[in-house]
This record gives sequence, structure tokens and C-alpha cells, in this order.
Amino acid sequence: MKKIINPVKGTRDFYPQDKFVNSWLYQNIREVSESFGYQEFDGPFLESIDLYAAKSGEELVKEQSFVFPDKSGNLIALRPELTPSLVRMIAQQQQQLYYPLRWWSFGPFWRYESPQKGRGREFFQWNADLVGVDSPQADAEMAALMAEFFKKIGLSSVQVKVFVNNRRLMEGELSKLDISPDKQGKVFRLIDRRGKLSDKEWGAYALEIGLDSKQFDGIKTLLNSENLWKESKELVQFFSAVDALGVKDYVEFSPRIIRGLDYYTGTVFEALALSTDVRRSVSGGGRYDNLLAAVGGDPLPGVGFAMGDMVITVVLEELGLFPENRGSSPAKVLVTVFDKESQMASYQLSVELRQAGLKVYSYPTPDKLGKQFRHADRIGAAIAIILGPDEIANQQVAIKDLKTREQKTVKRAEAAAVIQGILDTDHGA
RNA sequence: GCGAGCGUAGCUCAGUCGGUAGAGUGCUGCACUGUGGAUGCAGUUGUCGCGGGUUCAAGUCCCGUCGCUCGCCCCA
Repeated sequence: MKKIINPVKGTRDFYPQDKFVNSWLYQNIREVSESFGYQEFDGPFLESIDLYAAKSGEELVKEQSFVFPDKSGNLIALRPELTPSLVRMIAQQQQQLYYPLRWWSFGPFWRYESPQKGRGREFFQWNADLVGVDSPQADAEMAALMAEFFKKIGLSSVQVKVFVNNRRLMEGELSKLDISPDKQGKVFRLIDRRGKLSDKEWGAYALEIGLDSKQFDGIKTLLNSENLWKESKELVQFFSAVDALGVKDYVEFSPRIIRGLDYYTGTVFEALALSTDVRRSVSGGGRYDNLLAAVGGDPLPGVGFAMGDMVITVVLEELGLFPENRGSSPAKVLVTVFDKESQMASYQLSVELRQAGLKVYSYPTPDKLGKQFRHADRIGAAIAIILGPDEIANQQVAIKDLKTREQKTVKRAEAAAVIQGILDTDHGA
């Protein structure tokens, strides 16, 4: 076996068919984001470690970030998430920006975790944030943006669902059970782990954090209260807006959604794929009204979410929802080379066709026509052009439709138009 | 960090009780010298991850090691 240096653990090679998927996601994300009026932005891939120390969870910085010293000894991190950069960028120009901000981004992030299905150390993430508005309607817009993306890429509301909860509502409910605010963080963690532990383990965990049986029963009741959202003015308005935005089917209340990050203050949401055995969340987000103040800016409310590319890719693959033609050449026209003498003539024809706006693949060497047709098939071309001695002598070209096997000889000047006609017909059929 | 599984041809994998390294696919050629996908025939492909041990004999058993995958933890 040849000696090939291994790729870095947790990274992916984007072969053309993989990059096609990546670009396809990017394209859909862009279209959906822009349809809601969001502007694309980006932060640097390298940030000072201090940026994250200020705000992100301890574990994310200390355990899960790629950190290295630069030549002057400053600690630099490969960005593990975007929100701190976003917040810094806003704080830097806080007085000049016009609010609300609707910003989106799609780019690479790095986390030092053990790679497995749907998770790597280098991944892409879609971020969308709505900053400067503190309203349930703004939260609903975020949920709608998420839902419209799912709809666009072919995921139905049966296959994927955005589950929503509200931290303030839950805090109120916990207080009713005489759970003091300082203990609520632990209880949130308990709720977060409901689906991951067995009943027995979960009960033991509840005892461990010091809940009495009455409180424990109260929490169990809470987690099954599907209509609890009606107690929250915020959520009532939220769902009314979701309804108006036309994505009611995709969005559902769940008292079990809590989210790991500490900085969420109100509405939290998380999308899960229901029809596959992918148990990871597809995307997640929430309202963070204290974040800007926390990094030294003036107080400014915000709501946002992130979606990693790896889980959604697994989901789409399992459901067979990717477009068929990934891996094929972008050129739908292949110009054959009849023999050595006519090769330059074939090249000239390729140039003419490109100038007419077609994507054209020039076969690189003279070869048997049969082999060239086979090659055309393999790369996904729809049409092959033959320029032999007869055609050259008569100022013609032969155009072969590879699908129907039909071939016609036309005047060279008309070739581009005829080809375009065939491509349009194939496309429509 | 913890646990499990897997490393054999370019790719997907089989390999029984330890006894000469296999299949499919791909690729090349021919049937087919201006017309492809099908079919047939022929050819091509190996440090069995690496190192050690047991044995007359190891792809196979044992130990170690590296790599990958999948869980847990955490998250997207």
C-alpha cells in the first residue's frame, strides 16, 4: 500500500461530489436568508482566546477549542462559534449601525471533539441573528426562517420539527415548586438530560441535586404539560406570529427544550429530525438579551440560531433528498476530437460555443469516438459535438443528443442555438 | 476522558478447523477503424495497517501499537 499522510482527525476532504453538497446547502441558505432580508457577513477564523473567555461556556473554550500561541506568544483560537465575533463586531460599531440588524453567515468552525456520525472537528455552520428587537415576534421570525429552510430543501414538518420553550416560563414554574433560583441551573440540566438517561438514572440524578419527591413529581408533570405555553404571554404571542408566518406545522411547544448554553434569557428552540435515527439536534438557538452588555457594549437584545452542516447532511442523505446530479461536470456539452489534424479546429469550436454562453468540455486528445461518447456520459454531459473532416469541409457540425441518441448536422453558425434548444428541452422534460 | 467494533486489490467486501490470496466492481484491450451506455471474452490490481509472540505452518490464534468507525460525555 502506498504511504499517504493521513488527513487531520475530524476533518473532511471535499471531493467534487461533496463540495457540491456543501455549495448546495450554501445556496439554499443564502436564498432563504435573503428572502427574509438578511445580509451576509463574516468574522475572522482566528480570534484571540480572550474573546471566548469573556462569554462562552468554560468547556467550549478550555476543552473544545483549537488554541495555539502566535510568534509573540498571544493565544489564538480557531473560532469554535460565531456569536462572540458577532457581538464584538456590533459592539465596535454600536453607534453607527442601524437597527434591527438581520445578519447571516455560513463558514467553517473548529472544535476539538471526538469525531463520530454527524460530528467532526471541522464543520460549517449557518448562523442567523436578529439584533436590536426584543419581541416574541422577532423570535417567531427566527423559527420561521429555520422552518422555511427545511421546507426549501424538501424536509416536511413530519420529518423535522422546531421545538420551542421559554426559559422565563420555566423559571417561573420552578419557583412555584419552591426551587430556589440558585438551584434552577441544575434543574435545567436535569431536564436537558431527560431523554438521555433511563428513568432510574434520571431519578437518581434528581435526588443527587437535592430535589424532594414533591418537587420531582412537579417537574415530571411539568415536562408533560403540552399546554403550558398558554401560561406565557410571550409564547402565546410567539405562536400567534408563527401561525401568521405560515409555518405552524413546523413549530411546536416542548417543555423539555432547555439548551445547554447559559446565556439564553427567554425563548429557546431546537430543531430535531424525527423520521431518522439521528438523535442529534439539527440546529438550535434562542434569545440572548444580556450578551452585548456582557462584553462591554451597551445593552442590546438579540435572538439567533446556528445550524451545523454535518447533521443536516446525514439527515438528507438518509432521506435521499440530495439532488441527483452531484459529481457530474458542470459542462453539458462535450466537443470531441476526431483526429490529430482536426484537434485545433475542435478547440476553436469550443471557444465559439463558450462565447455563445455554453459550458463546454473539450476532449483532451484524439481518440475513438465511442470512447469519447462514453467519457461524455461518465462526466454527465448531455450533448456531444462531432467535428470530422466532412463537417469541416462543409462548415457544419454534428450535434448528438446523448440521451435520445439522435444526431443532426447543422450549419456551424447555428450550432450554439441548436444546442441551447436541446438543453432547454431536456431540462423541461 | 470512557466503552465497543473494524483494518485483506483503486473501491465494496468474502476468506470455514491455522495449511499456496479470492469475488464483485473499476480500469485496459478486443468483438466494434465515423458513433457510447448492454453483453461476451481476455488482461490488470496485494507490505492481508504496523511490530512482536505461539506454531512445522498465521490474513486467521495471543500481546502491543497506529488508524478508522460507532456509542457515551458535550454540542451544531
